[in-house]
Amino acid sequence: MVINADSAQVYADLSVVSARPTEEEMDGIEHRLFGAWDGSVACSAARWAEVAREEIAQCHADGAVPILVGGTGMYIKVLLEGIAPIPEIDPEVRRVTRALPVAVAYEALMIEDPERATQLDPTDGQRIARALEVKRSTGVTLGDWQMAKTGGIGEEIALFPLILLPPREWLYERCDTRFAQMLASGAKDEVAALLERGLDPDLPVMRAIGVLEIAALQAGEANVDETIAAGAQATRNYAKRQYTWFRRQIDPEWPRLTTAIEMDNIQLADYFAGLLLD
RNA sequence: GCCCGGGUAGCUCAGGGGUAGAGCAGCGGAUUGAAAAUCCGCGUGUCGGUGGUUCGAUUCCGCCCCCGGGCA
Repeated sequence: MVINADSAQVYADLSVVSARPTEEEMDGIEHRLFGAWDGSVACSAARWAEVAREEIAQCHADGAVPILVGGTGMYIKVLLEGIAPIPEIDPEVRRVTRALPVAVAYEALMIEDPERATQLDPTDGQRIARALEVKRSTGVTLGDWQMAKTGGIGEEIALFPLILLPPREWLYERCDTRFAQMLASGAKDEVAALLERGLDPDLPVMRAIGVLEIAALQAGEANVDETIAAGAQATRNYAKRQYTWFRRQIDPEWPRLTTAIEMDNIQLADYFAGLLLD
């Protein structure tokens, strides 16, 4: 059984645009958490980990081996290490804090949670808003919440990790062709349907790579070539961030595959065959 | 051939007599409930070539080359 650990492939609205495996590629093998969230609902690392935990437990109960696949490092980290048990944020508090201009939010955080404020960059709007909403909604500081982590399953399972870090030039070339391929496989219709829903532009689905770029194409603000260039560029920028994350945020003991990845890559096949023999 | 406008960092361009700077790209990094997100750091390049003026030219002047546009 394959379980998705990608923060964009999680959304039902994004199939082509998130490069989710097709029915054909799934080839009859059970796949979970692909397209499991409706775009109107924001998934989160904690929520994903909670559901993934259940899927993994069920898979084990069935005597099968769960294979987690995906590039969202934080999701995997939270699944393995756990996360602070912070309750749901009051929607109204969230709405208000996220609407604040960064400078204003930072000033407020300086007063309401100075410890966290000094740790954050004054321009890091997202983290400032998070710290502020946690303090305002729960009355407890983010730092205090984070003293405890719960739910990690890293200690309870036998893990056989593999990090894919192919040559950058090789990956960038793929980034460059991937977007054009998406456009040729129905990405426009997919984004059109998504836009039709009129969702909040701040929702994670709306921020996936390609949505903004294709929306601009549909609005006539960009031609096809410009759209492909912009999408490919955004993909490359993202890939670079991935390299940094996986090189530095993940246990250095985890094995890395640094060669190009091909469908008939003999090393990959050997690797997984080796795991199954253990 | 003539007249304009350009030739400055990989790209787009700003600047200006004391050897130059932004955005993007690229590279490095951060990263704990939006993470395909959010944020931070890194800029020497014969300033097209060549003569001249000057203490000093990438900046001013002459000539040449190249690229746009216009007139023939």
